[in-house]
Amino acid sequence: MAERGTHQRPGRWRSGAESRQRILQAARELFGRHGYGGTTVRAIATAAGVDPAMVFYFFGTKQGLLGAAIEMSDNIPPAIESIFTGGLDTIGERIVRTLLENLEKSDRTPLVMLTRSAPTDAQSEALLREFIDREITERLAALLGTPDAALRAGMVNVQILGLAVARYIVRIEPIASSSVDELVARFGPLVQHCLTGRTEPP
Amino acid sequence: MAERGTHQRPGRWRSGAESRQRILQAARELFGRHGYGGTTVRAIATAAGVDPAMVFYFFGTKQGLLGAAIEMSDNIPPAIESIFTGGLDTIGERIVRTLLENLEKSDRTPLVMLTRSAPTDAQSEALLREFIDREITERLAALLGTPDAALRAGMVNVQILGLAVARYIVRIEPIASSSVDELVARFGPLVQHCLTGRTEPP
DNA sequence: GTCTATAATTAGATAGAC
DNA sequence: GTCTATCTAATTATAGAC
Repeated sequence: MAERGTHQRPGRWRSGAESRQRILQAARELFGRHGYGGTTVRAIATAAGVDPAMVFYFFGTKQGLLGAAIEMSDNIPPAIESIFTGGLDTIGERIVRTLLENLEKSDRTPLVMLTRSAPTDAQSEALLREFIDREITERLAALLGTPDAALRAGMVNVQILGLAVARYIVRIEPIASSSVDELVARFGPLVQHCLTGRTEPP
Repeated sequence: MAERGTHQRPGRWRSGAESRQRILQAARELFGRHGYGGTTVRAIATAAGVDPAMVFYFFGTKQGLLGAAIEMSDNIPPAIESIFTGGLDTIGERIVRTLLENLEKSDRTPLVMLTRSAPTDAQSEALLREFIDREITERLAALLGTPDAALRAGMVNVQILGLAVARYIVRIEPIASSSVDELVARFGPLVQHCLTGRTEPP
């Protein structure tokens, strides 16, 4: 963690790790707010209070920084874990609530960073696709076990991406300003139906 | 069209309007594929087979070109019109089918262009928000007339954005490679439920 | 209308002093 | 580790010849 105070003592271990952390923090903030293409290394350095050269010293390239920023936001995995803790019959509500509460906390979640970056950055697009495949589609499909499990999981992904984009990126009303509880009440059952609901006969 | 190069070499009249059209066509293609921030004026000019300076001659600025590219893709309004032609009890399927068939045709629809551009370009974000508010939310809400009409319309917007992003931008499987019919069968009833379905009692 | 040339700015990235 | 200085390349945009 980032204590050791604000001591600036070159003699002591003025561990560059602190600068590294500040850079990562600023990067997550700006990548989350303006996307990869809309964020400059210089802006990140300024926000972190360090020199632009340090960014390259620590992370090599801008893409390297993005990669580190995503992996360092490691409070997401536990959140995802909690989704799968509990009965299948209430998983819809847990998915929506977990998603919204996490996005609410900050824009620094990998999901927002990548969703903002994917449209103009091919590598971000690939990272987001892999993230969703690995963390959501596969786990949901395994949980269901039905023949159409993958498609049902895909429908959930549509809800997740749609909510993230509508509420946090494009900010469409009234989705953007509804309360989390209101959205959970609306989308929880919807997601539940995607996973365990009956498909109408053609 | 309404062109006659005054007294220019009629060896092969490249009436300015033709260049203008070629630029718009290339702009829609590239904005749709890489977003506003990911597309350069030079790339558009090259794709259109004209000089970069012509782009500015016709459209002033890059943003001006984006605006023109969006308004010129005017095969969308009729499609939206067709959604509202028909009964309210089958509108869900019409929304999904119209959306997918239009996106299927090409990446040049305003929805894809703006959805790709919004995350890194503030002005595109505003354009997309206004487009959705005006063309979808307002019209759907007016059609419903219920107290929670706006929220129901918002849920449909989540479906629309989620589908567009999952299928055409991030290309998540199996949503990306499912047939239009399959998706209509899955999401049609879902959208219908968003609009006219019963909300569960708490 | 079309193109050449270029201005003005900005980006990512590197070298090297301290 | 940190910063100054800079290189290189690409960008939007303009002026002006033909």
